[in-house]
Amino acid sequence: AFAEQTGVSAHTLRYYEKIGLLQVQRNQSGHRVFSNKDLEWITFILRLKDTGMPLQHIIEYAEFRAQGDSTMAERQQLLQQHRDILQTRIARELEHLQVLDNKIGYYRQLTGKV
Amino acid sequence: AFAEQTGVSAHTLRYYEKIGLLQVQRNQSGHRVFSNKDLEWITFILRLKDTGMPLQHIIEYAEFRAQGDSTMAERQQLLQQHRDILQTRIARELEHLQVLDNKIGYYRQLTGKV
DNA sequence: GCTTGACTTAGAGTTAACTCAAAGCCCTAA
DNA sequence: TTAGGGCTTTGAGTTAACTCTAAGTCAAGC
Repeated sequence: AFAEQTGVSAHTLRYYEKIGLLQVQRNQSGHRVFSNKDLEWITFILRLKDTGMPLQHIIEYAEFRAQGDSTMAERQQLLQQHRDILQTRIARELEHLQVLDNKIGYYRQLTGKV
Repeated sequence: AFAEQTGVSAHTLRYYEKIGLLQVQRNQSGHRVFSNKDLEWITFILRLKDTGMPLQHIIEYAEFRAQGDSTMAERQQLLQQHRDILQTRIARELEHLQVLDNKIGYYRQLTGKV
């Protein structure tokens, strides 16, 4: 699909559609036509993925999204939960960074290399 | 194995040994005996894993480690590279956190819920 | 001496997230 | 009008990281 502006392969986009992450319009010959909305949505999917959210959870969010405005509270709650998880992970990663830097500093002393 | 103090299942420890991540001593009847060194090493493996390092890379590090002090420069370099990757990821995650908070704030306005 | 339970192995099965293959349809340009 | 390229589908294959199964060994308690 032309919409690999997103950095996602055509294969993967079809896969995402198959598992219920996207619903894409078709033209008269059955080919997918990606809208700007789709672009934005895929971008957001990639963001969620990059924070470590499993596709299963993104699908849940996608289903609420497809149901329209009546599900905003649910979506808010899902995002809130994930936001908290992300914050926790960032804290943990900062700690890991610290430990790595200590260990590297220790190696640096022994090897004398930068 | 008794060493599930680490939060890793016996199955997983055996798997880690099989793929070359650990080398564990055996007693006369062939059972694994985990030392304090092993404990520390497994803890560090888990840390690397938690920063997203694939087992393949941890195995590389483990192999250098098993070769002794002559490989410290190599290990230092591996850690340094990974440290930089981690830092980059943390930066990206902080950005994601920001975007999520914006989006949640937007939902919050519309739903009126906390 | 016998049972119980924790260990051992090799190898098969599972899950997530792709990734590819095969067969076929459709538009365009020579 | 036919060759090419890009799309379509279904379903199979791949990779990472486990996770489990089956068959067997071994030490300790009754």
